[in-house]
Amino acid sequence: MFIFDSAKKIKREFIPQVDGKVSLYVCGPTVYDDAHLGHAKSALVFDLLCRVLSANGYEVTYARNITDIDDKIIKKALEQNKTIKEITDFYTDAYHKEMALLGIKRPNIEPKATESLDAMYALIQKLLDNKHAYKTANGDVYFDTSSDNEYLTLSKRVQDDSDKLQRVESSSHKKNAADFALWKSVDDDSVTFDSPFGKGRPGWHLECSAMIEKHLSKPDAKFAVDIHGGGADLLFPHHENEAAQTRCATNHALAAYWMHNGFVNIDGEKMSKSLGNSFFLKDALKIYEGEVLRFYLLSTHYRSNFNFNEEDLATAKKRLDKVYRVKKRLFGLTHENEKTLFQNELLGTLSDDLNISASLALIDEMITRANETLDTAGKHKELKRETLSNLSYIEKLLGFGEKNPYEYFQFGVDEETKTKIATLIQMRDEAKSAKDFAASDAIRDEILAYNVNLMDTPQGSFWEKI
RNA sequence: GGUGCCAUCGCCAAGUGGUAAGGCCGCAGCCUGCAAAGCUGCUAUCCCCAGUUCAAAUCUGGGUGGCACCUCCA
Repeated sequence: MFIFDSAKKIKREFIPQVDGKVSLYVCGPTVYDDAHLGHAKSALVFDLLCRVLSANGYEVTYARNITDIDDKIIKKALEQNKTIKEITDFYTDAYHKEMALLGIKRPNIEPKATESLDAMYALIQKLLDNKHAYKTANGDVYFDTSSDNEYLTLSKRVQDDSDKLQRVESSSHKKNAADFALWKSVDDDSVTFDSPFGKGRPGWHLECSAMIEKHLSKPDAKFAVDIHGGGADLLFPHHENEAAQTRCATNHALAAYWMHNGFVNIDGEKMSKSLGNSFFLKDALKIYEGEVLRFYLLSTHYRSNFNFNEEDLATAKKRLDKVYRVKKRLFGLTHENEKTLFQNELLGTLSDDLNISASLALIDEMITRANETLDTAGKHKELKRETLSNLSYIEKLLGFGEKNPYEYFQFGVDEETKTKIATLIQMRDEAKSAKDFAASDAIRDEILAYNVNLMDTPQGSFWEKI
């Protein structure tokens, strides 16, 4: 397996520290608002990575955190006159439900910041003990970036001493502008935690390092985790700071491989909280099947920026439709899973830094060959078995094609409409039997008015929602 | 201003030195009562200029045009 390591900026062979086992940590959401398409993209990318690692025989331990301590959460709780826990529970639950609709498997471990405070305190204490952190007069604890000679080696940045930064930070007690908070002293009626360093709240960067130490890290390993992932925006400062903390507090580096997924733009514009054009997943899921969104968001390589628009989504659906049409042609047949050349090739392209385009091309070609044979030699039992095996391999590895094909094609159609269409199809069948094509075509127009496609087959007439 | 990424057919999108995958759209045909679906065939020399090389979309330099990060963000 090959992975593009965004720290070294090259694609290199993936070799885990322990034979056959992989530890993966991904930065998860701060639960103060609904998940948007960017959260979905990130979760999808690492879901795919886990599936591909598993298919390669690795036993994967995957941790993704839930940040439930944050100023934005506190602000929202105050605005809505709710407790912190009410806010974080609500959005954590929503996140889980929406990700499940996209076919994303839950990580093995989902640590919460509120449950990881001890690990954070321990990390701060180590950094204070070995002089990589310092306390300020007002009780804050800062990481001393000047004490880490490898600082900025991850993001390959040059130290920014611009006037702008100096002005912004001039009010704090930091030694250097680049220093970041490990502990923020807060002594008022808002949410605080009693730490060995006084009342306050932890710095955001700290929790990931602490959770990794607590849940994934082996004391003697050279790297705390094999793979650390997240959105491209997290490379700096978040991951840079995480890496610095871990490097200075422990005897190992944070990650052997770093993976960063590209951004999701909406109709060519950056989606961001400050611009207020976030496309919430819950809204997208009202209009599109979760599986279609999964297919669409995964259809472009994970490192590329992704430009979301409805036309491309419709095109992606057509491509997924083809998977389900061939599944429909073979519906009801049983098979035993068998290894095929196609499956080897598919695993091969996905194992090359998750080359999804090459993988989808293989799938399209496999489907075309299957349809071709089914058209010309309908009783080809061996091909049917092989195709069914391939489809179930695709389900396992890529997470789409799992539904009943008839249900897939009728997403979002209510029962009343389904009954009406069924009645009309029956009427049309009768007209067709009587060779009254004028009448049957008139009925077809009625059916098509429900925004569906009608297709006659030897097994009868079927319809699909467009 | 600093740093980095990208530019491939109308659209989406692979391909990082050996002579352009795949999907959508379009056109023609097979199939069909007619359709739909499916199948077959057709459609690019890779932003521009210069260079390296037997050979470049792929490497180097310059240019043009997008974008991102440097502040919370997946």
